[in-house]
Amino acid sequence: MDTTDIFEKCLGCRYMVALMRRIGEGIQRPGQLERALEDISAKVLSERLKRLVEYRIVERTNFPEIPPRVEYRLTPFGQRLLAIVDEVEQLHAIASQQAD
Amino acid sequence: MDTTDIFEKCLGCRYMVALMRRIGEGIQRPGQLERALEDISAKVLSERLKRLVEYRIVERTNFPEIPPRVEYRLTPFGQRLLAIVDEVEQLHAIASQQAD
DNA sequence: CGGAATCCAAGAAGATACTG
DNA sequence: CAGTATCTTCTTGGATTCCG
Repeated sequence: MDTTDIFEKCLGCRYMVALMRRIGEGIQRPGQLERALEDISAKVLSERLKRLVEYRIVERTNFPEIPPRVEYRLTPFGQRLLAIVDEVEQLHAIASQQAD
Repeated sequence: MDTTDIFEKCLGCRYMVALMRRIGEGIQRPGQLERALEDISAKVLSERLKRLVEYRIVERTNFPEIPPRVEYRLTPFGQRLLAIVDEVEQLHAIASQQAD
C-alpha cells in the first residue's frame, strides 16, 4: 500500500473529503451520511466507506440489532489526516485571496 | 474553484504527486519529466502540467528558441502544498508501522 | 437499514499521428 | 522539443434491484 494511494484512492475521489468531514462531525450512520452528502448514491457511499475502512482512516462498528445498525468513526490516523486536509484548505484560501 | 478540487483534480490524479515532486527536485522540462516519470505518456504529462499551471501550483516559462524550450517550476503555493503532501507521507509511514 | 450485484453512461488514460 | 487532436480502452460513478 503506497502513500500516493491515499491521494489517488481516498482523498482524490469524489465525495471523499466531504465524507470524512461528516464522519468527523459525528454523522456516523450510512443513512444519515447519504442524506448529508445530498448527491451521493447508496452504492458509491458504500464503496467509499469500505475503502476508508480498508485504509484504516475509518473504523466500522456493527450492532446486531433489528433493524440493523452500523456506525463509522474516524481512527486516530483518520483524524490526523483530516487535520492535514484542513491545512490545505486554509493554504488554498490564502492563496486564492492573493491571486491577481 | 473549490478546495476539494485540489484533491480531486490535482493531488488525486495518477502521476500528480510524483510529478510535483520531480519539479520540486529541479526537473523542469517536459522531456526530462517524461523520462523521469517513466510510465507517463506525453499527452497525459501535458494535461497534468496544464492543470498544475491552472491551479497555480506550477509556473510555466517559455523560451522562444529553436528548438523550443519550456520550463516549469513550483510556485510558493506549490511548495507549501508539497510540504503538506510530505506530512501525509510521514503520517502514513508511522501509521503503517503500528498496524497490526 | 445496510450492503452486494447488475447494467449502463461518463470520464480518465494509453497509443498514435501531426503541427509550429 | 513542446503541444494538440483523434481514437480506443479502462475505470469511475449513477440507477436499479435484491438479500439478510
